[in-house]
Amino acid sequence: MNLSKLQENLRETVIAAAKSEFSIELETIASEVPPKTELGDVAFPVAFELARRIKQQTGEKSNPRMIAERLKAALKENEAVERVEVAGAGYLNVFFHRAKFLIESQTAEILPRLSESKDQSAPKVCVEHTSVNPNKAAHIGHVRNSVIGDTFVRILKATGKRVEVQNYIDNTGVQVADVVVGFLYIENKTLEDIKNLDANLTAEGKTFDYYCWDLYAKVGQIYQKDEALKAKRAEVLHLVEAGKNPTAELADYVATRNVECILATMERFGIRYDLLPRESEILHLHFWKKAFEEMQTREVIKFETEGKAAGCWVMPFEEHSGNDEHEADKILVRSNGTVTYTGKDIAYQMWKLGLLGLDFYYNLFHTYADGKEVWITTATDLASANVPEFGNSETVYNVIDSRQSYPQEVVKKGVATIFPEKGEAASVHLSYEMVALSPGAAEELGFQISDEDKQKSFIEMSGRKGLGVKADDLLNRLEENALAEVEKRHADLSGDEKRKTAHIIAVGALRYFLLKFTRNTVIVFDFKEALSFEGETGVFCQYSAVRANSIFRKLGEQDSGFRIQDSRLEEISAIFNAEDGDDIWSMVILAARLEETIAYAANANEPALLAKYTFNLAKTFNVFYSRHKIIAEENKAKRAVLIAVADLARSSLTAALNTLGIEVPERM
RNA sequence: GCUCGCGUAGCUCAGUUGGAUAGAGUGUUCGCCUCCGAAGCGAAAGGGCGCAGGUUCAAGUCCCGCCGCGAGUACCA
Repeated sequence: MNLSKLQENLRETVIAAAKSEFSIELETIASEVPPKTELGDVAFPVAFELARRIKQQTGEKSNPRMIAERLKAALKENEAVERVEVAGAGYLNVFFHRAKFLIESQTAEILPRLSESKDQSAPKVCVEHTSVNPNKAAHIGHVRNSVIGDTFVRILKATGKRVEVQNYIDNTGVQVADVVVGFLYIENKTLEDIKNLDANLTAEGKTFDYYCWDLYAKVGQIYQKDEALKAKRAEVLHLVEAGKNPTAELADYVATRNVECILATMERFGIRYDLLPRESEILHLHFWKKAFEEMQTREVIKFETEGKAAGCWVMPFEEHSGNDEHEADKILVRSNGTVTYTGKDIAYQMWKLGLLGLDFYYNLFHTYADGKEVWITTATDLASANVPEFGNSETVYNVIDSRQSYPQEVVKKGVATIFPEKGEAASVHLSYEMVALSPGAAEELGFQISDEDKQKSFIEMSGRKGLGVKADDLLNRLEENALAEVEKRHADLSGDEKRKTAHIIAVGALRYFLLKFTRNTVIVFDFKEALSFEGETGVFCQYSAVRANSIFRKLGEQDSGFRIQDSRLEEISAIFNAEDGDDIWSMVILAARLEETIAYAANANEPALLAKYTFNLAKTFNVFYSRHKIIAEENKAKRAVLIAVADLARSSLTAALNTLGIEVPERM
């Protein structure tokens, strides 16, 4: 039996005991992890609640400790429980039978399976993340989005869900149009010129997205003094949206190439997708029209004839009661008849939830090295073979920057208004704060910082200004640093092995760095901190797993024959009851909490919870490792116990790291 | 103005539907590799959780009011 189940059983026992002893029906009760191992493995502060209820019902005051005493007996009946104590003001502290628990951990699967559910009846959810405008290279802020999204996907899969990963491609927006303006009117390039440029860049080992990064910033600068060029933007945007013209073809090339570059960048971080839905198809397949009709039929949208939104179709929201009369009403169709981004987003969200009644066509976009496929939407039926089923998700998670919480609120409320039967809970905005630069970091990147900005604690990154830490640059720097360390420590490894190890370390460092902050914390990027391999880092966690593995490598070379199952229960219990028994046990129980931690992180929509747990697990293992000489232990039973514990710890640590998208190298 | 988020050790951050002596990392000082990997371990110093009230057996966590910082509040995306 795994720990989650055991705790669930104990909670039920307490509820039943409360009923039989005090005739009080509790629906749910809290259980918590005691602050110290000596205080037990699970604690119920239930006596306080019961005391309150008894007072309510009878008016009599009762002592929580006395109440707790009367609940003890029921818990003791569980054979996994060794003893129960009443402590403090009335805590009910439960101690598990340590020896039994450890032996069982050897045979039963107490850690969660990490593979995605293949069961087609398992609930399917959709996670949209990354969604970088395909007009430039990805920067560290985009990586935060992708790493949070990807980790959340892994967490959901570990809880048994089927997950579809979408990366929305806004290939017809102003940002792509801006770069197209740059190519057409600053550089005077044709599509052929751009293709040649692209080929030359590739030959020089450079990438198209980096070129666009600079061009985009240049366009932004020129816009400020050249009105004529700015006027071109609207013209280009219109052509791009309309499609089927040379400008649109050029834009498609630019966007598609950037998508390829961004996918390659994300692949370095271990981040992959199932589907790339594009805005062009949402336009050309008239998703909006269908959504609009639905809204009219259901009368959740109205045409304004007066006021500042005259001539627009708006969706009214009464919740926000601002000073302005209709401040909260959201315009979905402009007075010139075009649809706003939020309008398109509502249609897209409806499709994700299987509520639109229309579908895309699909084409294979890319196949990863191991055969996994990424699909892209198309406007016409290309009769592609073996198209998987997309959309139609029970719940949709959108990983989007918190600055967009207002439009996301509109999308959520909008869909719920149109389909009250589906409700708001089906749309989750997984918001996160931005990654900003410290003034020092911005200067290190070679940017002139205004005096005003120097006073600020952080500076927002800006693609338009070309101000940001590019994802590939940072990862390259991390790989270089890691490689230098690997060279120092393992000169005997081959060049390939060294580079592979350095890569795993670099990815571990960066993913952990982005995950250790909770979502609503602004990360003020600092090179020193991000490049660190010491302290609370992914590298620390990897290192501890590598050391654990090296114990077993050594053991493999020896005859390790003696296993814990061969010892008698009393022998093992004696070890846990000895002076250092508590600290051996604390390693066991912490390693066993992986499953509940994953469930907790999934419920709270917070990957950082798993990151923190993983660090604690690694820290605890390091302490365990330094206190106990495992291989050299002379007492056979104790040695077997230490080995079993180390084995459990490394399995749990490895599984936790994998769920964070962090690999464990062979050596490091 | 309104809405949302945040204010916890020198610095950067955790803190599970309110719970047992407020925790990490980093920085500072000191100690630990003839013994499973020192990207490690141990120790010391360091805050009473922005301010002021309230609810509760119990408040960093909930409520009210202030103060400070940030974001949003487009017929941009």
